[in-house]
Amino acid sequence: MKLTVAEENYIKSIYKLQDGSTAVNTNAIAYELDTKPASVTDMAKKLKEKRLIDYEKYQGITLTTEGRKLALQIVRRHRLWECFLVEKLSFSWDEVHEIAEELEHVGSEKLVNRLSEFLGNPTTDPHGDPIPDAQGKISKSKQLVSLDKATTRRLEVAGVSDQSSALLEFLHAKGVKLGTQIDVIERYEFDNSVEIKIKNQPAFTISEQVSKTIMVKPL
Amino acid sequence: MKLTVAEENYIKSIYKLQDGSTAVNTNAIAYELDTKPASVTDMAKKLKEKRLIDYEKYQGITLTTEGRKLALQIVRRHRLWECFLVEKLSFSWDEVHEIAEELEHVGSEKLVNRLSEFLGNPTTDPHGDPIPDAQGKISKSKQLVSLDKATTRRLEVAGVSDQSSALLEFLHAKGVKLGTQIDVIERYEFDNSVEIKIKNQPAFTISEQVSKTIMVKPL
DNA sequence: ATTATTATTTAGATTTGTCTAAATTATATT
DNA sequence: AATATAATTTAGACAAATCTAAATAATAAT
Ligand SMILES: [Mn+2]
Ligand SMILES: [Mn+2]
Ligand SMILES: [Mn+2]
Ligand SMILES: [Mn+2]
Repeated sequence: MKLTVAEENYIKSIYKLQDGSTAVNTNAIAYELDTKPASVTDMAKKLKEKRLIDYEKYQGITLTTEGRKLALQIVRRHRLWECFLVEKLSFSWDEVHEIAEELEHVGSEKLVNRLSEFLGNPTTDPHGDPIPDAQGKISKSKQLVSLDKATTRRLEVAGVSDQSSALLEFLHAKGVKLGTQIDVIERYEFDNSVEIKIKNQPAFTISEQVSKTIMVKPL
Repeated sequence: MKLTVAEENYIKSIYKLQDGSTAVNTNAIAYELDTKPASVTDMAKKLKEKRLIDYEKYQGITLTTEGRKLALQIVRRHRLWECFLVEKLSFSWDEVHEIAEELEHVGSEKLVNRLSEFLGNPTTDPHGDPIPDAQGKISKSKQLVSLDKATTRRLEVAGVSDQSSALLEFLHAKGVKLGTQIDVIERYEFDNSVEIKIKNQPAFTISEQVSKTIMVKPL
């Protein structure tokens, strides 16, 4: 099955957001792809028609087996190109994502496999994320880190280690929940507090205690 | 100026067909891009609007200085990727064109220049065609070969060394003219005749004498 | 149980790139 | 010069991917 660039980007985003087996919601995909929810609904109908996702109105989206297979191929291409850019063309790891976002859509299987071979069949990309093999087999993604130890600027909230309702309430009020993407604006050494920002919201600062409880993964 | 993939393909085709300074005609572009003349006219209006081509109804198309500059960038990317595929990924020279046709549209300047460096700044691609440098400077294209000495399967007619009207008439009747693309089907050793084919026409055989007069360039 | 808020979908429109069929212009032939 | 043929353009349509604004459904708050 040959997909358009737009379809591939959707499939990849759904794969990314569908951690474990939760159904992915429309708004999350729209945010991830920097588009509008209405566009996501439109595309959902097409991808369902092509049997790449399961989708019922208002019920969220999950990849079918076929969709997941394709997603893994795209992820494989993306991460292999990232390796190439860093290892062979001396790019730094923060420059490669955008470029790989385009290169991943060049579909030749032979190209991808030759590239992998050329790179010595790497198993992780420059960001530590695992690279699926030619059969789509992928090792479990890297373990989570607490926000206070994270080293990247853009992060995704993947869990909270302290389940106290007071903390959760605070986070909820601030708009922080599972899957929320945050940008680290600044880290203050004097008290190890961290200033963070969520898209379309004002930046705010959280204490070291809080930052220790937020489990994140780099994006 | 950021171009779409379609626009880039048109610009590149016009560059390719516009050898020297002849205006390129609609049908030639349509043939080259495997599309319809009506689509070429539509695109011509857009490219004129963007000041990448000079175009007046029924008068053919030529690149502007700006258009030529962009064409050379695309050609540069295409040929560098072909080098990469052959030299680094062990592709054979007849497999690389299609893939490079996609890779050429990844626009990052930094990527192209790093790639060139990585390859040792090559000056010709696997087909012997010159690679423009980062400033768009390109060495004159390789000299033409007569059809009987050509080594590639797909060729473009670039001239005729014998201008006798009888020969030209014959060629004209067969549909062979400047810019015609031909495929070599077979070469017969017993009399050095060559069976060739033009798109959408039945294959036919030409004698050694004729094949010596047809000047071609590999595609 | 209402009401307010948020998430999602629908309806209708736009842009890009393409097509077919018909009309027009240019070129070649008689 | 008239006519036939070839090249090109126009008119009208379509699919893909997107958007805005309005309608609807689900969820949360009172
Ligand atoms: Mn992409
Ligand atoms: Mn990565
Ligand atoms: Mn191309
Ligand atoms: Mn080439």
